[in-house]
Parts: sequence; C-alpha cells; structure tokens
Amino acid sequence: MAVFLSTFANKVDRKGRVSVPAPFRGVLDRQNSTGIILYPSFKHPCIEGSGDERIQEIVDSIDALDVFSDEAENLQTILADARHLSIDTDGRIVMPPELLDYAGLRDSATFVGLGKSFQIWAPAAFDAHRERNRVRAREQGATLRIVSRDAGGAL
Amino acid sequence: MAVFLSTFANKVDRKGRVSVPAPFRGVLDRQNSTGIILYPSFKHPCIEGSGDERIQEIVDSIDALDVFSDEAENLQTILADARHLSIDTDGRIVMPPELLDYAGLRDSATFVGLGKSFQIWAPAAFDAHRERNRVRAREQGATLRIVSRDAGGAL
DNA sequence: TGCAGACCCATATTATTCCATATAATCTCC
DNA sequence: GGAGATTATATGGAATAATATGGGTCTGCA
Repeated sequence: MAVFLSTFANKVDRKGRVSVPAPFRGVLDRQNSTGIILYPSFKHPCIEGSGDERIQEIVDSIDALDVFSDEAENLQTILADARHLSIDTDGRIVMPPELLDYAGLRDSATFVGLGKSFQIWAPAAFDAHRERNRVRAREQGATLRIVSRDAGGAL
Repeated sequence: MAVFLSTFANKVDRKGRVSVPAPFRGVLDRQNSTGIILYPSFKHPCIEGSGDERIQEIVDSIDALDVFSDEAENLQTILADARHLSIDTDGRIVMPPELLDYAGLRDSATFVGLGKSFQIWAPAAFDAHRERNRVRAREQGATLRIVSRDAGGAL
C-alpha cells in the first residue's frame, strides 16, 4: 500500500486554497481516492487527513456499535466535523474556515506524512510539536535502556 | 457507499422551506434516492434524516421481528412519525410543522452528517450538544491516552 | 374563495474552473 | 559533464458556474 511520507510546507492564499503536495496526490491516486478527507485532530491542534476509504472504516465501525452508545456518538462527532474535499485540476483544495481556525492556519500549512494518513499543521506549531516529540523520545529511550539494564543486572 | 459528512447551517423561510445542503443532495443522488425521509429522534430534540434506502431497511427489520414485541412497536413508531419529502427543483424541502416544533426550529436549521444518516438541529441546541460530546470525547480520550502510555509525555 | 402546496423566476453570494506565470526539477543533446 | 530546453509544480488572479434564498404565480382542494 502506498504511504504518505515526508513533510511539505505550502502557502494558503486569500481564498483558503492550498496545493496538496504532489507526492501525496500520487498516493491518493494509487488508493483510488476520489478526493481527500480532513477532520480536526482530537489530540492536537492540527488537521488529520487521509484518502476517503478511511471514512468508510469509521462508518463501518459505527455500524458495529450500539446506535445510542457514547462511543458511537463520539465517532459520529468525527463525521460531523469531517469534510470531503475534491482536488482541483491544479492539485489544490480549499480549506474550510473552521479547519483553518482549529489548526491556527494563516498563510502557510505544513503537510506531515504519517504513513496511512497525514496531518496539516501551522508551521510554528509543528516545529514545537516535533521538538516535544524528540525530547520525549530521548527521555523515554533513556528510561527504557535503564530499565532493561537493571533487569539484566549488568550494573 | 456515499456518506453524509460535515455540518451545514441553512435558513428556514416563512413557508418552512430549507435548502438541503448540496453535498447531501449529491449523496442522495448516488443512493438513487427519490427524496428524503425525516423522523423525530428518539434520543435528542432533533430530526433524523436519510435516503429512502434506510427506511426500506427498517421496514425489512420489522418484518423479521415478532409482531407484538416492544422492538417492533418502537420501530413502527418511527414509521408512524416519519415523512417522505421530495426535493424541489431548487434543492429545497418543506419542513412539516410537527417536525419543526419537535426540534425547536425557527429561522435556521443545522444539518449534521453522521455517515449513513444525518440530523437536523436548531443551531443553539446543536452547539450545546456538540460541546457536551467534545467534553466527553476528551475525557474518554484522556483515559485511552493513559492506557496507551502517552501519560509520560509533556502534553 | 381562501389556503396550502408545487412550481417558476430573480439575484446576491459563494464556490469552482480556467488561465498566466514563476520557480524548481528533470531531461537531452552536444 | 554541463548548458540549454522541457516538464512538473506551486501560486496568484480573473472568468464562470453553482448555491442559497426571497418573492411571485398557478394550481387543486376544501
């Protein structure tokens, strides 16, 4: 399966238009995706994106649940906030104002490949996020090493 | 299968007419739906909506049930209150007064995509409902995050 | 004849398509 | 291997189409 890789920063014009990075468009083509799905991230101030088959997975998950459960309503919240956007002949999408606001996007957007999906960040917010992740990875890596050494009794 | 996504707020005029959001009309077309089915929600003060297909599923379900069961009667209640509305050449429907009352609709209606179906809310009521859902999703998300070992991070 | 519904039209606003250009990447031929 | 040519990409602006929405007209029905 084709995967979203690497990071690209593109401009957002006055109409809210952004070029989807060409490599991402290639991935979407290979997934036979008719467009692109965007929805606000639960966890971060950024936008989650993917091909449209992802939404089918969420809809199917909801079907498998009790219609009136909290869990089903949580998932439905994703659908209510999600947007299906078509990519125009120039490879651009028009970002809805709600999503621009949610991610704090102004005149630039950073596309971040995450394998099966990707994210869209305000550049400054993404830099901070990446730095936090690096620090945490370093700390947790150190912790893991200490634990495994202790367990092994090498010290 | 095409799914209802996103949220749209449209006006209700003096005659009770509302534009069905164009993306929703597209979904209905792709479902070969001749019109639109509306019925009051069991759980919330809003209107549930879908294409004709969905009602066919409900009718078939009733056929498969014990005629005198509570379940059958619940489903039949839906049918009794459900309305089939046709979409006019301008993409509008005329909302029946009973449904307007039930959802507390006055001069504006919020269409909320939920995948295979959608809901219609009074804007203020929907805002409150959405906020409740967000709080709950955050709480449940927090629980999940702790379980998935993200608690160690600097979030 | 009054009333509600279906249908038609006008229009402002918004969204989509089309076109032009600058920049970057790739290719080709010498 | 390198300079010029060619293509792909990103980006801005203008032209065109779609949408939402208000008002009017014509029916059939009570």
